[in-house]
Amino acid sequence: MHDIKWIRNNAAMFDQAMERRKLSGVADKAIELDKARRDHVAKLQELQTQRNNASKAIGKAKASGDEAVAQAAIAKVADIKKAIQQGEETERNLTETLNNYLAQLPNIMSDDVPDGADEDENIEMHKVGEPKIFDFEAKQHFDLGEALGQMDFETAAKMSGSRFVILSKDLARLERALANFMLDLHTDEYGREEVVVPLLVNANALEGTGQLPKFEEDMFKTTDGKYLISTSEVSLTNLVRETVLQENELPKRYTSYSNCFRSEAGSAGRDTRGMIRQHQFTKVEMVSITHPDKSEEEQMLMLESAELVLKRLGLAYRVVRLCSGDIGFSSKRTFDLEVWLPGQNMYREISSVSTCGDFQARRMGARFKTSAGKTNFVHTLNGSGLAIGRTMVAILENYQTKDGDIEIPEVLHSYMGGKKVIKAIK
RNA sequence: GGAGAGGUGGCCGAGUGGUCGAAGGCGCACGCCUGGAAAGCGUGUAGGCGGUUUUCCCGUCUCGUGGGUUCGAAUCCCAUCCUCUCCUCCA
Repeated sequence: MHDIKWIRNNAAMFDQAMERRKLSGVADKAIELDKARRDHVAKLQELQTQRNNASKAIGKAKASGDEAVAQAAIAKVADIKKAIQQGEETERNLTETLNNYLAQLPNIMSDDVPDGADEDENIEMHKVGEPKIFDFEAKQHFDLGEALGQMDFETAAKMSGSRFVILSKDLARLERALANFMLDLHTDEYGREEVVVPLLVNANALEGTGQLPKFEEDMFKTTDGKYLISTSEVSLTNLVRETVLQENELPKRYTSYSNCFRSEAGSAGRDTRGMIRQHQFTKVEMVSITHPDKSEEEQMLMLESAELVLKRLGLAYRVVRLCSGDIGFSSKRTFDLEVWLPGQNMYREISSVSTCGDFQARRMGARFKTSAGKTNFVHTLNGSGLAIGRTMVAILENYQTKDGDIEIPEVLHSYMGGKKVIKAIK
């Protein structure tokens, strides 16, 4: 949520920023709504002043037993009452209109976000590792998983429909191994606090992080008005909702392993096969709450952690800087990690590391108190570290053998009970 | 799910229609006292919005949240959220 005061004072700059998001005339519109509201509030307050003064006089008159004076005064202010009631309702409407307008405006992007229409214009920062070359034709993960008899889309479809999967045996354990491996890395080596979060949240929480009001169709909603989280970024970031932290409590670094639920409303037909795009998946998420001066370096630290997961797993990947056309609603700047998938013969997104500046903090009322005693909004960051399903896809495709075995990356051996390879069925 | 109780400032807690944004206490800040500290004494101590263009002042709103009644609401009414107790159910 943007600060209307700031928009008022920096209209041109704000418009420029929104232009990059393909929105025009935003500042004028916001200022117009704000002006209408403020003009109205000024009038309303004038009426309230009259009423308050009159009421005080009535109180005094009654206290001194001067009933006649009191009655006269009451008669005099009676008609102000109606005007105030109407005025209050109008104020509510004007405020709501302004807030609704502001709530659907995306964050201002950082200057270093490149212009671009879509993901094709993202900028590659660096590559790590070489895409694996096989002396046989690399299979896609779903062929490998189904051949192992440990990845079952058909049975899942019977009970849940499309975009669900059932993992069993070694692949089920691999899910757990990956989660543990990632959580251990983030907690033990980076000091992030592990959290188990609610998967069902109310609309306020989602408005705080920016999934609402614009992207309701992406969410699953329960009959009692709650929503399944699309990422535990929502729950983790909302940990500091409506709080005032002490400056020395910053940064707060959280990590969580959770299920995520997405309706994938806009992606019918995309990635219909396999585990790449599911209605339900798991993810280890990182969220940081920082001092405004520290969010830049925090994003680099978060990126480093996510990269380290891929490095330890021996997976080739590249880091891209998202362009203006691909960056998310709440983000100021996003780096995506794309892992190499031999079966698909391309890089696919496996993590996204974003800084939101104070955008989410404003929406949530997440603040901190400076040593000088001032309260100020914190900065929030989030990043996947990593999406488990897609990591499994990457392992299957990168560690497949000609016979259809899956070698298990060394760092996972201990998490897999010493198992080093998942053998194909002969 | 049923019955009841309750949500007041950083914290505790008083306040059932009239100068209540709110007694008192704790905490905190400053000052006095002290060799220094504690104790004691004194003073001060919420936030949002708008105006003023400011280290001052004015208005307004805020006693879980949202409505309503009233000239006037922390106080009355309705709705809603949350917390606690008992019962029921349950992993």
